[in-house]
Amino acid sequence: MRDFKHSLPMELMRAREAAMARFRPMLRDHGLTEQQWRVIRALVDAGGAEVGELARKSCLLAPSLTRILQHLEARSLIKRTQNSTDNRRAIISLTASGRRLFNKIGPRLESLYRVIEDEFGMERLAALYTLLAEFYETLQASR
Amino acid sequence: MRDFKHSLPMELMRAREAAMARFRPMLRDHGLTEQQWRVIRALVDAGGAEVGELARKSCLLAPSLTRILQHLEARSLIKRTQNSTDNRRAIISLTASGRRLFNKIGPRLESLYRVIEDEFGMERLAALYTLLAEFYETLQASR
DNA sequence: TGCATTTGTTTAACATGATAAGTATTATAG
DNA sequence: CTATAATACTTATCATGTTAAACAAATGCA
Repeated sequence: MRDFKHSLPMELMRAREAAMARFRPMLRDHGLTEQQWRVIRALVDAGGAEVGELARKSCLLAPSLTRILQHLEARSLIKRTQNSTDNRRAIISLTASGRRLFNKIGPRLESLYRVIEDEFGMERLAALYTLLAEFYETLQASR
Repeated sequence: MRDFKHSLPMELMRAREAAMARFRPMLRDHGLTEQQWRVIRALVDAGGAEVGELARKSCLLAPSLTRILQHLEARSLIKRTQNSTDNRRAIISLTASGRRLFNKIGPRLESLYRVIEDEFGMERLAALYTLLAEFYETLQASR
C-alpha cells in the first residue's frame, strides 16, 4: 500500500492549514472566523447575492452558510433584501458597517499574502494554482 | 485587490473536497468519518502510538482526537495500553476488529485513488505532491 | 384551477475544528 | 524531599462540516 504520508487529501489539508495559520490570528482579532470572512469577501466581490450563489462563491455548504448569515446579521454586518419575484430568494448584501470591516481587514490580509508570495515565489505559486485548478476541473468533469 | 477566486486556501480546499467526495461515501457505508479513517490508517502505519504522536500523524487537533478515540473505543476498533513508565501516555493500537475493518476498506479506497491517478495523470499528480510539500515546508520554516 | 413536483432555504442531529481552561502526572530547581 | 513548572491529555465552549429531513414558495401539468 501507498505510504500513508502521501495521501493527497492530507497534503492539501496541511498546505492549507499552513497558510491559514498566517491569516487566522488577524481575523480572530476582529472577531471573525475564516468562514465568516469568506462570506464577507464574496459579498464584496459580488456586491449582493442570493444564498445559494453565496454558498458557491464562498465554498460553504448551505446549512453552514445559514448559520453564518445569522451571526453576521446579528452583528449588523450584512442585511437581507427580499426579492419581489421569488419570495424564497433573499438578496444578501453588506451593510456600511460590513464594508468598513472589510476595508480595515482586507489590506492587512493582502500584505500577509504577499509575504507568502515572497517566501514561496510567484512562479511556483502560479504553478500550484494551475495544478490545483486543473485537478479540480478533472475531478468535477468526470462525475 | 487580487481576484477573490484566486484565494489559495480556497483553491486548496476545493481540490481537497473534490477528492474527498470520491472517498467519503464508501467510508460512510462503513460508519466511518474521514477523520476516524485517518486515525485508523495512522495506527496501521505506526502499529501503535501515543495520542500526541497520533495527532501529528493524522493531522488532527488534540481535542478532536480525544473525541474520535472515544468513539472508536466505544466501537471496539481501538484499545489503550497503559505505559508503565509514564502514566500520562497511553499507547493506542487497533483491535483485531479494527484491523479487519481496515483490511476491508483499504483496498477499495486504493482503487478509487487509482482512478484519480488515471484521470489526472501520474506525472501531474507527482508534480502537485512536490509543490504541496515544498509549500508546506516553506511556510513552516519561517515561523 | 388543482395538485404533485421541483427548487431554495432552513432545521435537526451528530461529528469535528479551534481556542482556552482544567486535570493528572512527571520532571526539576532549590 | 518538596514546591514549582512543564508535559500529555482531556473538558468546555462556540462555530462549522456533513447528511437527512422539513418547509415554504414556485413551477409543471392534467
